[in-house]
Amino acid sequence: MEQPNPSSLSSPASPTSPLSELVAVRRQKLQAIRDLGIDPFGGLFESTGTVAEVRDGFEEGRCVSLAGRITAYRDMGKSRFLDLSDMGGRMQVYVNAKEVDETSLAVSAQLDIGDFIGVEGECFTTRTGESSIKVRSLKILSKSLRPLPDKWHGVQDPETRYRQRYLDLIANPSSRAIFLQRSAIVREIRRFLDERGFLEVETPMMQAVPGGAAAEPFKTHHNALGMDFFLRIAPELYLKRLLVAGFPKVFELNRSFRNEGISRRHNPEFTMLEAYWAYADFQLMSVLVEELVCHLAVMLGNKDHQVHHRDGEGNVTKTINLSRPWKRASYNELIEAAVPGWFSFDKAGKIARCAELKLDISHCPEEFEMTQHVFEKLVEEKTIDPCFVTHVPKELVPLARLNDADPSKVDVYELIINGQEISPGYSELNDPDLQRERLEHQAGEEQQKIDTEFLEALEYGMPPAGGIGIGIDRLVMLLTGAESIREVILFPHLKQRIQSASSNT
RNA sequence: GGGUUGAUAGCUCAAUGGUAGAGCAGUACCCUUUUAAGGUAUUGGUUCUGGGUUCGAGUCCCAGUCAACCCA
Repeated sequence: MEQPNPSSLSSPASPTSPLSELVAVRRQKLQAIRDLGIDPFGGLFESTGTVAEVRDGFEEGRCVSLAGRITAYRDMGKSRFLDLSDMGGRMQVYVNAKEVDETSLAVSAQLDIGDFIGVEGECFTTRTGESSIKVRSLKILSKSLRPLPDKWHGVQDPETRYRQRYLDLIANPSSRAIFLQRSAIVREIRRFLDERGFLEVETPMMQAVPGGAAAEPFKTHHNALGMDFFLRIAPELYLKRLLVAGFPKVFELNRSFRNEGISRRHNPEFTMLEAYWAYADFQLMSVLVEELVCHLAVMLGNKDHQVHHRDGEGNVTKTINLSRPWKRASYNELIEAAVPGWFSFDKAGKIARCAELKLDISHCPEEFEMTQHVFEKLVEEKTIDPCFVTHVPKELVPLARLNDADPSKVDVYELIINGQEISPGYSELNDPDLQRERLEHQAGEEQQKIDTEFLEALEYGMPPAGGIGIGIDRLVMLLTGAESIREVILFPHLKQRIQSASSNT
């Protein structure tokens, strides 16, 4: 490890800045602890359990040990109350001058909010009825050298919350809750799929030809091979190779990367679930997704399948009803319902109707693009409860299997919830010649963008299959009520700030 | 890429163009069951950066940086 330069730890730009004074005071306490012959950055501490576990096993007089971070400090002279916190909660500990050993008492005089400590003592209930630990001995495990955010207001500034997520997680319980829920969701998806016989696999994130979606990739370079690679925009073409290999049910739940805009709903790296099921079709996949999402909602405590989104004050702003069965409707039918007579208009009529509806279609030269714009604005954005959109025009989804009865449509669904696309599902195309034709058409001039090794694999024979993709970030937004993707990604991408010489500012 | 809004103490926020304030945190003292502990006193500011207008700018104007939101 690189040794920190001591001069960079104070603030050379402004050695007398208020922050550096606060840091200096903490460093004095650090030294005072060292002067007691104690290492303020301790090692192993064996605790009875987490805060929640100690709380669960609370029994008057029981001896326990507990480690955590000090999040509040109430000094009453000869006795002190500390709040010890971890991810799962808060436990009050009581330090009485008469009841702790001398060293612990001396250390306890040098503590600050933010320090990690370990205590040993017995469970007792205070006069006000709070389960607490009466400390016999106390050990400092890590001295915090910088002041923590306001204990009551937490961190409000979104920039600080994203750049220094650790502060957000320390200070804001609502943020902690989102990431604990995200973790639970991901864990439960894996369990759910495992239970149904799906095999989790890992396929390349660095690909010579980025396929499986239409998106701008990130480029990188492998020195030893002397060749460029792309970060994957989707795992699809490798998962399909595994269908060729004979795995009947596979999934991958991991990161993909798209070199496109950043917004409330887009992060350049995002987490996606893709699952493929041999001999199934898009209808079967839609049932699987429906079961999965409902299962997750119930797991998170939405027993009535109602997911409530709330504002800052906790008032319900939106309720999403996930009760099954979910609505299924064809693309054309939904558009007809939104704009009656839409498909009876010719091109000029459609342009006129869009003008009346105040829809800007200047970027839509083709009729199907106008229709798609109407769909996005008047159907998708207004669909809150789940809806599987089926019988999508083939122009919009060039890689899917054509519908047997109506070859102008493809056998896919687009699942819309809360005004955004959550998951597409396909009956996968397994005709290698047709697939090649479609990819060549899609690539146009840029034939090098075609993954020919994938096409070769298809020629060995891929079973018919159903496939799905689910944007995990958006799914977490949906289930936790987060309004921005940055609220559900621990370290969202922001523009780099110019590094100042001082690490204290 | 375009538009709107914002950046003030470690944190959360105030401040008609006229002496930059409060709460929390910090520091000192009091207090042996407090819990957003309490009481008394107190430290702390390059008002994001750079220009400009003005007798005087946190405040008005211009440019830039970063962020949030909306649009493309």
